[in-house]
Amino acid sequence: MLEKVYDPKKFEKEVYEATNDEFYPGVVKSGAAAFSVLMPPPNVTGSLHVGHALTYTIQDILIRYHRCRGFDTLWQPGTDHAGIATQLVVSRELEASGVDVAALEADELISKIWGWKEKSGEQIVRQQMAMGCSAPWSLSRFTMDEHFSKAVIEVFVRLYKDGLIFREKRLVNWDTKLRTAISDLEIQNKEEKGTLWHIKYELENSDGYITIATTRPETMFGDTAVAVHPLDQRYVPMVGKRVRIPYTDRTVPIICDEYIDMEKGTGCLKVTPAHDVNDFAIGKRHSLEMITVIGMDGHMKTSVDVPEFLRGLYLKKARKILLEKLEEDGLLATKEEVLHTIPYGDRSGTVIEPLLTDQWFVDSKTLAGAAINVVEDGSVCFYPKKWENTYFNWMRNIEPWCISRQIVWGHRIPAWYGPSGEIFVERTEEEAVEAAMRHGIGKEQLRRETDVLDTWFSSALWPFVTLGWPNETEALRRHYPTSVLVTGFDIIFFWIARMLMMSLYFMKKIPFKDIYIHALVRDTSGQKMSKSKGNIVDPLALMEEFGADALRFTLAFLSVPGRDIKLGVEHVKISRNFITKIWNAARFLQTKGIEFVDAGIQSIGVKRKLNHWIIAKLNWFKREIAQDFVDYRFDYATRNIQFFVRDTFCDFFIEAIKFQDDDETRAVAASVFANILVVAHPFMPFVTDHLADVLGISKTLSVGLDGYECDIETSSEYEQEVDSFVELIHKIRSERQEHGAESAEYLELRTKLCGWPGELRGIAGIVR
RNA sequence: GGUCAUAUAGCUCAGCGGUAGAGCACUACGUUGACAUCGUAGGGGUCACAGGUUCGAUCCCUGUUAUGACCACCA
Repeated sequence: MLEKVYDPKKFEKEVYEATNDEFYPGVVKSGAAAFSVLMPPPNVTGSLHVGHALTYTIQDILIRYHRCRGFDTLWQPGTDHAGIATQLVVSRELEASGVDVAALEADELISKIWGWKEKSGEQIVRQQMAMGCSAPWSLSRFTMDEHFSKAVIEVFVRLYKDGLIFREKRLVNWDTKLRTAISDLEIQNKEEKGTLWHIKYELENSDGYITIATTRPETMFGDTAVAVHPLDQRYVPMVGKRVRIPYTDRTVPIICDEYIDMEKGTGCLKVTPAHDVNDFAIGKRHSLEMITVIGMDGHMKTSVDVPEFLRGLYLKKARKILLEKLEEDGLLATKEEVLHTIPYGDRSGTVIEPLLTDQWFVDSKTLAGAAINVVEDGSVCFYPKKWENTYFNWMRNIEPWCISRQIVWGHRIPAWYGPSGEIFVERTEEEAVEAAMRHGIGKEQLRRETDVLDTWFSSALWPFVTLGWPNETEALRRHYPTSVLVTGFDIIFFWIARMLMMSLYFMKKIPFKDIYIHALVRDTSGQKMSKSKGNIVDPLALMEEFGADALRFTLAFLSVPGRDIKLGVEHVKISRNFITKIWNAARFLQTKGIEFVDAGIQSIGVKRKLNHWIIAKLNWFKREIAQDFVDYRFDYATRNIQFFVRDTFCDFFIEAIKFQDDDETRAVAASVFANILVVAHPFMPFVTDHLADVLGISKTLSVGLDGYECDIETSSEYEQEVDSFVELIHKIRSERQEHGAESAEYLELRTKLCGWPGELRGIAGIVR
């Protein structure tokens, strides 16, 4: 017997344990079509947050839906080593416990991180299980496990030998706190108020001066020119002359360049090629010298280029002292307040310095071509489609991808350097030694690259490496390309674009057919959730209070394309109430003594109007749901489930059959309810499995249900008749409420009702 | 600066070229053989604003405003 109260805590765990061996590929009949989804690997640092809850809910709904319908499903799970993020988290933990991380050898730190990973890696999986994620966990991959690491090296070496990876001295985004380069995507630009200082540079061999404007005076010692616009009448006469950089003996030429905006600042730009992206470009055009005056640590360098009074100072301090001195010496013409954007590192939160360093790059431009084509020609589709714009926009203006990181946690770049800068990129050290020997370089002269790869370099390989590449595996044959990728728009560039590029290059086939982009989850007032704001909605707490099914149903319900999700406790409560409704409907069927026998209704035959009607409605409902899945409209699907269960099944059918007792109606009630459980199962797996089990319908709904088919032909005449009866009932109820049971209108309607068959007239509360 | 969204009931959101929809909240009634974590009925909207297309616009087009996101960037 079902318990009176729906209490998910009492059965969720048990249900999961009873079903989890059905989550593996190959549990279906042979010959089934494959349906596969890549689980975006959560960071090993991770604990489940509500964004995860959303993405995994949607993926699990898709997987369960297809598994129920007989597809051979694979939901490929795994975790990501998340280079910088993880190293940062572990370093902080170590420091908190008194370890001097800076003093650790790289190897020691790496082994500490591994230890930490082993410890915390399982936590997120346990939480995913609690949510009901039906993934084959023993097939889980980690981006740094042995197989994955080999594949990463294979990819790196091939791309290098194909000329698509190169090493170059370029201006990169340097994080002075983490002391590593980062990619353009790892930068957060923030608009801030700043000051534009006008500084006088004296002309050489003349009394005059030229005034430049800058927000970064401390970089002036790296200036190697002053540039003006070629048509700027104010300055053209000065072009070719030289000016002296204050506090140095250095003079630099005044040059002209079309890039200069005559309206901005003073119209004169100090050109600092080593510390500014645009200046770097100007420098290249004019073959200017590049002088680095800022060190990797975010302090002024101690080199001769920097005046003695500033050497080694922290940038902000150097700026302050320099400005004081300029003012004192009358070189500060004026200053104005401006709004400008400052780049910050997304992990460290520190100001990013463009610095000239040797780094490894992927030639994204070349790889992007194919990845643009497959979206253009519709081989790969975004849902909602508008994200294709975003994708094209970025892909068509793509810049080389800086993939080297000066940290320890990650895939070490398989490169070895000879004594004069020779580079050997090979799969193993032995091969590198051999290659070096051919150039007359001995093993002892070789030095291995210490940089590691950007985390996203390995994530980009997720679609094919998880399935066994570079080996030719059954998994690859069966499940590549995958069916759909589900993820948030925030990683379209980081991950989706790069998976497409890498997959197309190495597999020559798309990695996934559809890309479903879901919304961001915000708090009830529409604010982005963050720890510092304290507005985090904890999915674990919600599951604890209302059950995993309620949370899943809510997230699906709120997944309206193109709109962010505002999640509040209230919503989850409503879903829990709806699940209770299903629970109670089951209890009614049970108290009514309805038996669930998988005889189906075909053998009994359906004659009654009401039964034709409910079956017609059920089949309509199932078709709607099928379409909702084609369209990835989980919001529609949940609305349809609510509508059918509440308005059609409970409020009308159940009410009607309270006064009806015959084998046909009982069999129909059983079959329709069994169908409801199957349709609702992807959205609320725990309660549906539990109900199916207790009612004796099935031990588990994971792989679908036989014996309760309702695909019989129904009479549309009967359906319409009952529809009009439903309408009549509403009129009667309304009339009675509005004008009382004595009104002429009411009595007339009531008389009409008498013409209807008994099981319909019997609806409680209307007709005695 | 560029691009893309969004704007509908008090709240959260669906929707549609032709009478405006749901849930929550609200009001009234109700414990009749599952369900008060409920049922029945009801009130409540110039569909952001201004133009245009149309027989007809909340819907399509243009513009404006507000909000949000992303990309680029200014010395």
